[in-house]
Amino acid sequence: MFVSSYDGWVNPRERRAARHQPPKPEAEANPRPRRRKAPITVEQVIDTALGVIATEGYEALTMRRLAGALDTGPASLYAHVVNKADLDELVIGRLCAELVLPEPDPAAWREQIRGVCTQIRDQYLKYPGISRAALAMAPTDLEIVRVSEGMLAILLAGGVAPQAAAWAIDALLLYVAAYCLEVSIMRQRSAHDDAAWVFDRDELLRRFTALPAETFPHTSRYAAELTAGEGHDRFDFTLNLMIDGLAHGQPG
Amino acid sequence: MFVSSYDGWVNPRERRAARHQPPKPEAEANPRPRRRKAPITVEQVIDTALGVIATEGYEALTMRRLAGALDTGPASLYAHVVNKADLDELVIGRLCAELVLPEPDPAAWREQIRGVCTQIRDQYLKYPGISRAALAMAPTDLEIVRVSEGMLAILLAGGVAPQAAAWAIDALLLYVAAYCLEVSIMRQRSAHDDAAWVFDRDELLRRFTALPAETFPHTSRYAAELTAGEGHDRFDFTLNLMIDGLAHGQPG
DNA sequence: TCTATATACGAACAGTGTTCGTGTCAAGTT
DNA sequence: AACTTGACACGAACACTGTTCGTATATAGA
Repeated sequence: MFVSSYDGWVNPRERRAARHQPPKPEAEANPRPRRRKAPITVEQVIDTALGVIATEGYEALTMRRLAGALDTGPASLYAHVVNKADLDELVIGRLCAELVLPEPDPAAWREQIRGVCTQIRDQYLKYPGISRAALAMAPTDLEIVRVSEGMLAILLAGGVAPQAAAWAIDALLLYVAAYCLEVSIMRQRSAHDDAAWVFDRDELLRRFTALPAETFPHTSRYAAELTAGEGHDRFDFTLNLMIDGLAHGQPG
Repeated sequence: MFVSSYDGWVNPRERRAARHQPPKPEAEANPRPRRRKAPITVEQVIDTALGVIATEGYEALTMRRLAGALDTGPASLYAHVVNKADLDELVIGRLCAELVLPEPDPAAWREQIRGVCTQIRDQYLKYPGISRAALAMAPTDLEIVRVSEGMLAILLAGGVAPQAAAWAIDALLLYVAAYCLEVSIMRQRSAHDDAAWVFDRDELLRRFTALPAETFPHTSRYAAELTAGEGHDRFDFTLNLMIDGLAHGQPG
């Protein structure tokens, strides 16, 4: 059986399957670096994809635009990537690979888990809209498992029960992705959308206070609270809510 | 100024703007029911859109398919709807309108808020994938404000501080939408996707236990916990986590 | 040198949201 | 009763999207 000379697999389907398998113990990588003058690499594809997302947002990451950024046509990408979904998977994997996971410290598990979530948030927001892709991701990509493993280690070290820890990781990752998706949508709208679809906080506050007090008493009364939250106050609040809930459930 | 004869606005843009304004006190509806034999109504559009989503999923809700279900062309829809985003807004509004909000009972606020979230979850899952649209929604649609008002009333009656209540509502709605999106994606994949992208729990468990214990010790050790959760156990867990956190923060 | 083969890529297909222009038909006015 | 009016319906088209097919190319091994 013939084996390609830059990485160990012939077509991108096999490459994708390999990414989800446990890593082979005998890892002999890149036997000979390149074959032609400028062959497009998967790494190159991921890099430019992340560049497109960082500058134009995830919605702008189309196969054609990505191919254009690589000075080629869209068909060329399919030699390196199975799918658009596969490309998303690769991009999220790269993003997860850049997260640094701390050595678990039982005394500081709250700060540590908060720190990991904050890292994920900042990474998601650095690439606006990418959390949409993260929400649709299968949890078997090795880099994602690595993050999950790191979070699990922190919570277990903190004395959280295994079942609670496992479910809490799921809840945290889900919330962080949803929060970042909302923030990205808001920012994108306020950036390049024409009026009537953009609502900044002042506009929202004005609308809530203008609601009829008979049918919406609490909304108009507490409009300030509903629209409050500088920066990531809402994010911090929710994380503390969940982490405190975890700590309270355990005698740790 | 001329006024159309079936509802009070000329074009769908004005209709959309009116939906986000506080309701006019003098509401005189449908002066004369219909003008032509079978004119398409906005209500009709929303109904068939929900039908399409319920049977084929949100991804199948395209303007052309919706137009086809109404026996017309896609251009005809734009007389009733500004946008695809506007259609999504209308659909979510209808969905929210069907939620029943309980009279706040200070003694039972936990069960009440849990009940509302469960209703939203079931409504989202009844229309698979629609939570994707809900995540991108502006919070000024009157039906959404109505739900938010109802949840706020429950939490305030339960003695939760206004700021905590406001942020908790946001967190809960965000989590419910994200959870339902994930569940919908999973179900859709296991329904009509070919292999290699579908992961049921057994497959997941097998993969997690097969991971090398040196690099993924906790994941392989607690694979059962990571993949556990019959029905909506994960959902219930997270809701309890947040609600308990709210209750603990307040001396109620 | 010659063949084998993985890669590159132009062209095309089916699908999407959206707009333009035109035709149609009921209501209000003369 | 004839006429204007203006909202609606709708065919056709545009600019996109992801994806595939077939072919050309240039290198690795014989």
